[in-house]
Amino acid sequence: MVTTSATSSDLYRTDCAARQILDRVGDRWTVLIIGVLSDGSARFSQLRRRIEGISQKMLTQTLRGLERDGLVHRTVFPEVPVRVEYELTQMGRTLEEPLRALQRWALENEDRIEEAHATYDHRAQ
Amino acid sequence: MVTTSATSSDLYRTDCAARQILDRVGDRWTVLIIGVLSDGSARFSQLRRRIEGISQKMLTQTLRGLERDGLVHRTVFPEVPVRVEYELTQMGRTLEEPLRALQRWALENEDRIEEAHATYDHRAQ
DNA sequence: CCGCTATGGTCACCGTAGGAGACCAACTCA
DNA sequence: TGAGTTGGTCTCCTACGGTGACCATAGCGG
Repeated sequence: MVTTSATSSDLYRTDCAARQILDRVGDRWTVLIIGVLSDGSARFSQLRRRIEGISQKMLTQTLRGLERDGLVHRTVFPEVPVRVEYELTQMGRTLEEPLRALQRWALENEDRIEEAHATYDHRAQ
Repeated sequence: MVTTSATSSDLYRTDCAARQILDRVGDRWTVLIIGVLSDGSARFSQLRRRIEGISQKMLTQTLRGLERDGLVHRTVFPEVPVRVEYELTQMGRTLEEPLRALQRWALENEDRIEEAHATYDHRAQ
């Protein structure tokens, strides 16, 4: 059980700040972006190329959100063409481990879940 | 034969099964539902009442998905009115820890993130 | 000099995922 | 008779996210 006795924060209530945070960090793109940035800083276009399927809009939007959350730092180099580097902040780095655990779980249980799907779909058909 | 060997296990490719799984388990409602079910089995209406803000549609839909993934077991008791119990499967229980870590992170960093927001919004205004 | 490329965006458009609320079956109890 | 309970489904309709066009700047090829 997840007890939140110390604070009055109840994750299951809509007014809980932590619940909104959970939405953000559990977001599909956030997980992948933090994953890439774990290997070190990256440029906008590197992220876009690495994360297959992300639209430019969502990449911009998600990075802005992460910057606002204080999880990612954005540095603009006024060269031509302009270069922009993104890197995890210290707080961002504390998120690496939980997200990595989730990724590990996904990779480890990939097969078992596909099996479950097969069973379920077979029974239901 | 569809092999999901090491080659296709690149989370950053759209065809990676684990990436879809990550989408599912990182989902806002999934995290909360698994959280509640960590305390033991629960009925449909108990879940709905506990997780403030979830629509009946999304609760049904998410539970069906979790059942299909083999993470949640659904038992129907043919009483009147019908009673339906949901509980974590063994595989579902292995997901508790990673998700709990994420929840812990959210609760622990709640304040620092709100601070970051204030700073960001103040600078940008 | 013209056009093409690259970078890091923004903007308008549009389809779909998700929220709100009505409705349902079957039975109980006042 | 009619209201209540339980676990849904169905029909809207809005808002989020994907697609593609466009922008400034400048280097480089022809």
